[in-house]
This record gives sequence, C-alpha cells and structure tokens, in this order.
Amino acid sequence: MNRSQAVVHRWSQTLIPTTREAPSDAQMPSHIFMTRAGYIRPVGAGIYNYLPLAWRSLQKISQIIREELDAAGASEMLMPALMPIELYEGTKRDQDYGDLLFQLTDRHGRKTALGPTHEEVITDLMCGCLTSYKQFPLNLYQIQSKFRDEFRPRAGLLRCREFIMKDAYSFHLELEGEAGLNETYDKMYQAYTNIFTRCGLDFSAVEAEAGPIGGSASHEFMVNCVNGEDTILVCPESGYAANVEKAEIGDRAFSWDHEATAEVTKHHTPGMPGIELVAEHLGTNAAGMLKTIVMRSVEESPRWVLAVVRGDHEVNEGKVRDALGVAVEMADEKEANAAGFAIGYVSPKMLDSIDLTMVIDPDALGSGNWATGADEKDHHITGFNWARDLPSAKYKAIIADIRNAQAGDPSPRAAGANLEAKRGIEVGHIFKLGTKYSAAMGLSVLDKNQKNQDVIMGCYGIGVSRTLASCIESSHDDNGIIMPISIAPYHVHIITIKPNEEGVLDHAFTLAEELRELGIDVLVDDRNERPGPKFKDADLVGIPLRIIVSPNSIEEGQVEFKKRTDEGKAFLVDRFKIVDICVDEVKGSPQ
RNA sequence: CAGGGAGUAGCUCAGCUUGGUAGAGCGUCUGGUUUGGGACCAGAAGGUCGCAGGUUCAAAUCCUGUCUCCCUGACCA
Repeated sequence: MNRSQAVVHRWSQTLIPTTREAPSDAQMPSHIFMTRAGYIRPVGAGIYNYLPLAWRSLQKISQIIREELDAAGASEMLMPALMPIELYEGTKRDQDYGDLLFQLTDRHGRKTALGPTHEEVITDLMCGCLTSYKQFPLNLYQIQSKFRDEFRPRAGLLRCREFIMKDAYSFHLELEGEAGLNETYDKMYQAYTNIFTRCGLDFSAVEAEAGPIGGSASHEFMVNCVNGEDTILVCPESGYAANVEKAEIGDRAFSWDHEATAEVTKHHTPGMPGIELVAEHLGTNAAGMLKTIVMRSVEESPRWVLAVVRGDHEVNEGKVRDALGVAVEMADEKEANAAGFAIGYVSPKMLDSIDLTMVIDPDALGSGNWATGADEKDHHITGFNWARDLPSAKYKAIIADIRNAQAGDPSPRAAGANLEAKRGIEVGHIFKLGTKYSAAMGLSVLDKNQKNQDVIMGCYGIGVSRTLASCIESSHDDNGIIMPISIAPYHVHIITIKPNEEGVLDHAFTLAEELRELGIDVLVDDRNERPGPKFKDADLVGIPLRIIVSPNSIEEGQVEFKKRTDEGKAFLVDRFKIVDICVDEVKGSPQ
C-alpha cells in the first residue's frame, strides 16, 4: 500500500479485454485465465504483451523485490539487453548456452547477443570498477527483460522466450565473515523467503544441484503447485526438501551374499529399445534388471567409470561425481564401443575385462538374481549373481548413492521416514558461483596481504513474470483468478449497478477517492452493462475486495461487500464503515 | 530438433472427403426495450480462407513448396 501512488482507474478508460472463451491453445489455468481476464495477449511464440492488469501486478512484485533486496544491502542498476558476443569468449558460455542464446548480426557484421543473464556483463564491468578489498561485499541487481531462445516456449508466462527477471550478483574476497559470500547468500535466502511470502505464495526452498564450491551451495524456490514442471522431494519428518536432481537418499540395506537362484543364461534380444521391452522379453521387469552406464571421468587422463543401478532407476551424474571425487560425463558412444563396451548391452562383468572404476548403487545389490546385458550386441543374460559371477566386485567396486531419488525412498535426515514427491514451479534460484566467472574473465583485486585474488561471486535470480503466472496457477477457481492483496493490480473493485441512474457513479467515485487517499488502489467498473457480465468479469480478473454500489443500497445508506474468496452473495455494510473495512483487509494481509 | 496437430471475421469454430460467388455463435457498431450472475427485438460493419507456386473454364476445397502457431520430449527464472 503506497499512499502517494494509489490510483482510481475506470474500467471504461483502461484496457481490460476479457473474453468469454479461452484461446484454444491454452492448457494451463494461469495461461487460460490471464488471457481471458485481459492480463496478457500473445505476440509470437513465447512472447507476450503485458496489458495494464498484468503490468500493475508485475510492478507490485518488482516493488516488493526492491524493498527486500535494498533491505538486504543490494543496490539496483540496469544493464543493457544487447551485448557483444566477445563478452562470452572468456567463459565459453556462447557454446554452453548454445541455441538458447539469441544471436544477431548488426549492419557492420558484428555478432551481438540478447542477454539471457548478465554474469559476463557484470563481471566485465567489475573488472574496471573493483580495485580494492575495501569495496566488499558488493551486491547489485536489476529487473529487466531477458531473452532465451527456448526449444519450446509454453504455458503462457511460465516459459517464455522474452521474460522479466530480477538478477543479482554479489562480490566477495572470502567465503566466511562479515563480507563473505556465505553471509550475503544467507541474507539473500532470507530476502527471497520474505519476497515470496509477501507475494502470498505457498512455496518451498529446496536444495538444488550444488555448484563448484560444494556443500549446500544452491537453493531453488519452488511454488507448490500440482501443475509444476519440477519434482521436489520432501521428508515429512525433518523438513528436508530438495530438487529431484539433488535429493539424497537415506541408508539402504544391501548384501553381497544373496544366494544364486538361477544359472546364467544368454538370450537373443534384438531390436528392443528401452529397458521395459527387454525386461518383458526376459520374463522380468525393470526392477529385476541391472542398468550399467558407461561414463568417463573429466580429467587430464580420463578413466572409464561404470555406474550400476537397478533397471528402474536413473543414474545421477552429480552423485557419481561426489562418490568418486572427480567430475564425470556420459561416455561418447563411439569411443566406448571402440574401447570394448557393447553400448546398450553392457554388464557389470566388464569390471574384469577393462581397467575401470565401478560404482554400485545399494539397490543394485538387493537381490541374487539379475537380468543384465551380455556384453555382446543384441544379447542379454539372466540369472546374474554378484557373489558367484563377479566376486571381484566386492573388493574393487565402490558402493554409493548414485541414483535420482524418488517418492518412497528413505529420508536422508530422519530414520524410518520416507521421501514424498511434490510438484513445483521454480520462481527463484540462488547460487554460490565461486570464481567461475572471475577466473575466466580476469576479475581479481589485491587483498589485505597485497596478494592478487580472484573475486568470489554469488548470483541470485527471480523470474518476475513467472512469479505472477505461478501465483495464478496456484490461486484460482472455476470462475477466474484469485489475486492476493499484495500483488493484485488493484485492491478494491467497485461494481456499479445501473450506472445510468442518478448518483450511482458519483457515489462510486466518491467512495473510490476516499479509498485512494488511504493508499488503496481502486478499479471502478463504470461500464453501462447489465450486472451479469460485470460480476463475471470481476470473478475473472480476481481483484481481492469487491464493493457493489447500486441505487437500492445507496438509498439505505449501505454498500455491498464481498471478498473474492467468499462464496455466494455479497453482504450489506454501512456506507460509513466500508472504508475502514477495506483498510483493515489491506493492512491485515501480507504487504 | 524429433513426433503429433492446427492456420477461414476481433474470439471460438463449421465448410474441404465429392472444386462452382464465404458461413454460424460470441464480440463490435446503430436504434429501441432492458438492468442483481454473461438479456431481448430490429438493423449494420467486418475475411484477397497464413504465404507462394501449380492443376483447372473455375480452388478455402486438389497438388508442391514455404512460413507461423499449439501439444508431447531434453533445458531453465
């Protein structure tokens, strides 16, 4: 509630093009309702006009972000959206980003990009600005349109090619201490928590795939929503929550000594894409098979790595990296074949044929009778038993949690508890970057000891337009949007009944003006429409407080009042009480 | 990018199989009657049928090419 800027707008004199029917291509509720309620209109694939209602909400979200980040010690600035491609040379992100980067050529043939984020720009800027250890910590942010050539934009504002993002970057010389990265990171974590709480969102802060520094170096802020694109795993006992990519799994029982129950038998299994088909052919299921993934360590003298998981599980590269202490990547299929691996038909038995490191997930040691590859094209075996058929594994292999967690897995933080899966929409992500960009781009300063040191960085993003969409995604009913007061385009929606009749409009605008002077934003539906469409439109646009002004109630010295969340009809309120009621509602909600 | 679908009035769609002067509902505009949950009557405006070729006496309709949009997958705020 900002007194100096509160407004009274007339429906008839702003642009709120509501429609009765949804565009046929919209699937997600936020997309359908934002279009129907006149918040947005498409321009191209993943490109939208933000009409007045959406823009007012986005401004309110931005204002909340500004207040919280300023309070956390950050300063707002603005960098250009257009940037020369040379900036990316140091970090090779023009390749990492690949097709995601919008690239264009100017009239002089210079290659230029539209900014997908601004690590390079700000690091380059800092190279010329940061000269002394006395300048730290420094935390800068901007709110701006970002451009990403998404493979497939979709779901309205949830995944766009041009979208509004707040990105912040912090600079430090150490991790610990007052000026350290950890201190700023924690402040930003708290600021994000405040921001999303004030926006009225039901969200979870979850651990995400850690950056190069390790530890809990990255958190995602996820709006809890069944339609979300991301899966997070939570422990109901301890409160532990993590992205599916990152989630640890609690201790699992395993044994080398399961008794063999069948002989090893070879089967011809040609032309069966997918483990399900093979399992069916072998008379078992995916959970009865071993999946053996060929990887390589990423170092100067690469080494083969075999990761073994149960057939219905997925290998997690990050976990393999953590188990081995070196980064790994999927092996190139041609190279692996040349080295003797029958890609697609690899079994753990390769441990005895090729010099390699083997990592086994505990669940792959949960039985004495497995189906797996035969190390020969188009063939699998059944009856594999670790103790009988590959005794060397017990001494040579590493056992570690190397697979993606899933619902029902034991919690890593509470004995006996099981992880539950929830869906979410990622609206914020905070990162400890370390020296990735500063080292690549030569950003260093002299520390107290006159030693040149690479600057340590953190980066912090919020999808502003996505935050609006995810709010609507999780807060709507069959009739339309239900906006929280803090980010609603207007606080109060005054509906006039029979606006042609003497005094109705005057009454409505007098009331609106009283509210405005107390810092409340008001939309007055002054259209000469019948009541039906006005009520329908009001439900659709979802402004939280509704006042109905009609000839009848004016005569009685009353108005009608209803919250968007209330069921049924509005109730009568004395005219002289309505302003206080609205002020209490606005003040009593998160701002 | 791969697989699937769609481009016809501002919006939602029919018409295409079987070629013959462009249709409906909603919305918009005018006049009238109406005014508590998407009214009614009368009238009107609005489309080179995505684009370019081709076949034909004749193409929204058949053929070829091309562009755009949507849905499902890998990425991310």
